[in-house]
Amino acid sequence: MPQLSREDGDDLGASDELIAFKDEGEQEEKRNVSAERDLDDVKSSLVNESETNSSSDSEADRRPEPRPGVVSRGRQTLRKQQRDGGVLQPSPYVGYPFFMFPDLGNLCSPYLANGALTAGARTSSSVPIVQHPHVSHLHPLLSYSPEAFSPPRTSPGFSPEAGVSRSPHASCYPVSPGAMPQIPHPLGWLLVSSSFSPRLVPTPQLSVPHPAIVRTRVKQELHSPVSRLCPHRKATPETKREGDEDKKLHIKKPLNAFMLYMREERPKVVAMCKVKESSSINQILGQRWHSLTKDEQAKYYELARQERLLHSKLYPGWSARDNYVSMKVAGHTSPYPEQLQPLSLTTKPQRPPLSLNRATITTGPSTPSSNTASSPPQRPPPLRSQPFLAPPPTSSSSHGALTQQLRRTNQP
DNA sequence: CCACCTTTGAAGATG
DNA sequence: CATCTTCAAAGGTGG
Repeated sequence: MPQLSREDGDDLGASDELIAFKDEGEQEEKRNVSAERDLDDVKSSLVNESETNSSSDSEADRRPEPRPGVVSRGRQTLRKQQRDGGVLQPSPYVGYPFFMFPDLGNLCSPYLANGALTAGARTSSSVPIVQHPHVSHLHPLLSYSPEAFSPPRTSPGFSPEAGVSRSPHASCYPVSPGAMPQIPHPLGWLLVSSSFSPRLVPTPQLSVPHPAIVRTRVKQELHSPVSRLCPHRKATPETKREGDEDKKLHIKKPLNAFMLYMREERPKVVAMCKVKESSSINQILGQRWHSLTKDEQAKYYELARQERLLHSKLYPGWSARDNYVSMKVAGHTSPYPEQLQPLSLTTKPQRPPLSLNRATITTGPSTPSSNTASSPPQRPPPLRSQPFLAPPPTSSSSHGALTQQLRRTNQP
């Protein structure tokens, strides 16, 4: 049974209150109410593990209440229902018994509960050969996979059949140029970044249009040089060449727990259903997600936490805001790739404070770079901006391996 | 060709 | 602080 290895036992101790999910269906939601509460504890504790000063609310207090998006999503669903001609056709897989996939972790994951590779996976020589030490122990679900960084050549030892359910669509986190200099030998080939061509964001506007207007403009200006900084979005033919270059520069968000779960479970669901439509698959996956025990979910929360941790290490200055198209138009300048930051695994990244956007707009192209090197920001950025950088209270537990590897990598 | 759909969660933006 | 918005994946669908 996959368990989070929280030897410290302070956070996931909630597992003592484990509630067995024997079935699913209409009753499930009611049971989930209490179970969600427990899971909330797990989730919040996962956060607290890294946040030195945690607030008691966050996920735990928000979760039980209807999510903000639920209404709109409900409307969307309703729209879909109407469009499809009536009630949401209950998928034949709705409430699909989760026990049909017993022991997910053992079946699909070569990783131990603490995120370390199992013996079999370790010996499969597939991952670590070309993988950065940072990620060598991480779950294959993690996006920082060797193929994500894969150059045309492939590792001779890399075998997708190593008992690992690898998604062929592993997301790609391009290594930031700023991070490269510190990446040791194993990823030395990544240093070949001939296509890197910093592109400057236009001078920020002095007046701020209404956000809605901004968003509208954004959609109209998707082809602008600025928006091409997000090349995964649509690109016109004339921009495709540059878009291809930018593809390597786009740093995607780390996957959250549900995304990791989806990536692992989607092939199974697709295999069992004949349906391939992702929207339908995702609905099934969403229901199955809720039918997971909190322990099983905790596994993915932990993986997601490791993802974020690794992501923050690889891209210290990266912010999710960097991928906000509207924010780019609004004048936000990302530290990537224009602003090269050394990858320091021991020092906190010095990312522009969150108020940069507005500040930049009102004060003109002030100096995002001034925050990077010498002068630390007057005010420390909000804690939420770097929620997972702080080491857990007990570093030797679950991701101790990660921490150690990261530290090792940081050493000469 | 490309936006949309659909899910949950994280994080930034906004009021 | 509470709420809203965006983006992560994915692949069929429809304009």
